[in-house]
Amino acid sequence: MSETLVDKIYEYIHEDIISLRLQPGQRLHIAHLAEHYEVGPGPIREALSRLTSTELVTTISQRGFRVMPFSQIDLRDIYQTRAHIEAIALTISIEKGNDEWEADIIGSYHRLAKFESEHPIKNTEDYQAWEMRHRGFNLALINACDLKHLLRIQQHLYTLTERYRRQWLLAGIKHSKGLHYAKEQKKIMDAVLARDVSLASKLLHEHFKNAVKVIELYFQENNMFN
Amino acid sequence: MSETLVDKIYEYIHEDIISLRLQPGQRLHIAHLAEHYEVGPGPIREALSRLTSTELVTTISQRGFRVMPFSQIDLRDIYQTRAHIEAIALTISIEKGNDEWEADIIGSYHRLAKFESEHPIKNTEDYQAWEMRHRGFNLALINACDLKHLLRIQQHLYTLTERYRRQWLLAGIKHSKGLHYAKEQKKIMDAVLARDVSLASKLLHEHFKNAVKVIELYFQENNMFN
DNA sequence: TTTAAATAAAATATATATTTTATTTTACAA
DNA sequence: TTGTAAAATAAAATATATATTTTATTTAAA
Repeated sequence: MSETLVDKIYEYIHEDIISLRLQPGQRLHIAHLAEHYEVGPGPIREALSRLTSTELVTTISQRGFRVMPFSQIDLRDIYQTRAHIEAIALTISIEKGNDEWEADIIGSYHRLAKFESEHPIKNTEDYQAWEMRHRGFNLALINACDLKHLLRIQQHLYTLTERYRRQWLLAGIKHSKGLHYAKEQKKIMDAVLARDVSLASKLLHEHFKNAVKVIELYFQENNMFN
Repeated sequence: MSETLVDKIYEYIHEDIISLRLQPGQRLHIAHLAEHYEVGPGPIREALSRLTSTELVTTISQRGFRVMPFSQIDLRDIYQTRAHIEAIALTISIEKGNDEWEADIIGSYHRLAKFESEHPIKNTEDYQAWEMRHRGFNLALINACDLKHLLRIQQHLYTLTERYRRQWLLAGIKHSKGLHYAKEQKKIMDAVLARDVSLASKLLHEHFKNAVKVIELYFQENNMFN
């Protein structure tokens, strides 16, 4: 019921990092943040310390904290790891999934696809709304996997890819003629619902490989890696 | 160079939990720990807060921290997840591994097997020494996997299984007539060095299934689950 | 220019105040 | 009595303000 101050600050900063309001690589001065969030330095420090174990924040002893910078190596590593882990989760999910699970997949796909076709992403709010549906569909696919640690790891990795995706999508608005993203998702969904493990797994890996390729290209062209 | 107080306290408490000096389920009073480690409450709180994200400590807002209790569900979940993740890491490692990697595997296996044959584990120090070699061999197998996030996740899960293994091994001393553990490891090593991915993977899964079985049995018989 | 000292800025730790939760005591009713 | 609820007290967690330590920056000397 009564959340702790540290918990709130943690959530605020987490959200600020994911949303890129706090820029990758940026220093996180405790005194500044304390003033900004109107709390003492203690809770700020503790929240940052916890964020460190999510890899959204780095720290060097006695030299303070900073937002984890963008990195080409991390981008590849995270997406590849995610591909492997999600393939397992998906395999288990397909084995165990029931009608309820199928319905959730179809429902969340619909939510995502309809949104994409009706709302070109023109600003942060649009992105936020899209991202919610994107995560929802992604989770629905693997949600029948009963290994809670595996799902937790997947969610963590998903979160780590979010900043890259957001940067790419929001900056790429000008070029893009709407997302054709859901087409790939549709294929994956169909394979999953047909309980075709190896096809679903293959499509998933391809999907991630494509994601890395386009994001990487954008980041390189715009010198976004540090 | 200059480690922070929080870092030291974090290491101390981590070590105390893994070694079972701090018992599963036990409450972690900040004032007591502060007195024990001779520091203020701040660093204690921050260290506990960080340990929370490793799942070695749980917390409820305004009600303090406690050592994560033993749980049958977790035991299974962690080992199963570990099996899947280690199978992937092993697959990649076998693909990428070079001579150096092979040598490390053989070396660390020798270190483990020799120790097991010469040192029956009779006390905590023996266990500590064995555990080091056990982790060393385990890591050597997958160390040619170049996905650093995957390895980090694996190390994390390995750490989560350590308390269960230690409790089981140390309490089981009376029954056991030395470890015949290394026999299973030998088979896995041979499959790995023969670059037989599917056999290695299969043996790994079996190995973990056996581990869960014996540990689970011991915990049930002795009512060690909470 | 380079090096050393002095100053400033920032991180980190502490002691203590505040808030929340747990326990005990007291009052009242069955 | 015996049980229940309210009040009082104690204990513990959490937050703050501030002191200390460490690192970064500037100034002065060689």
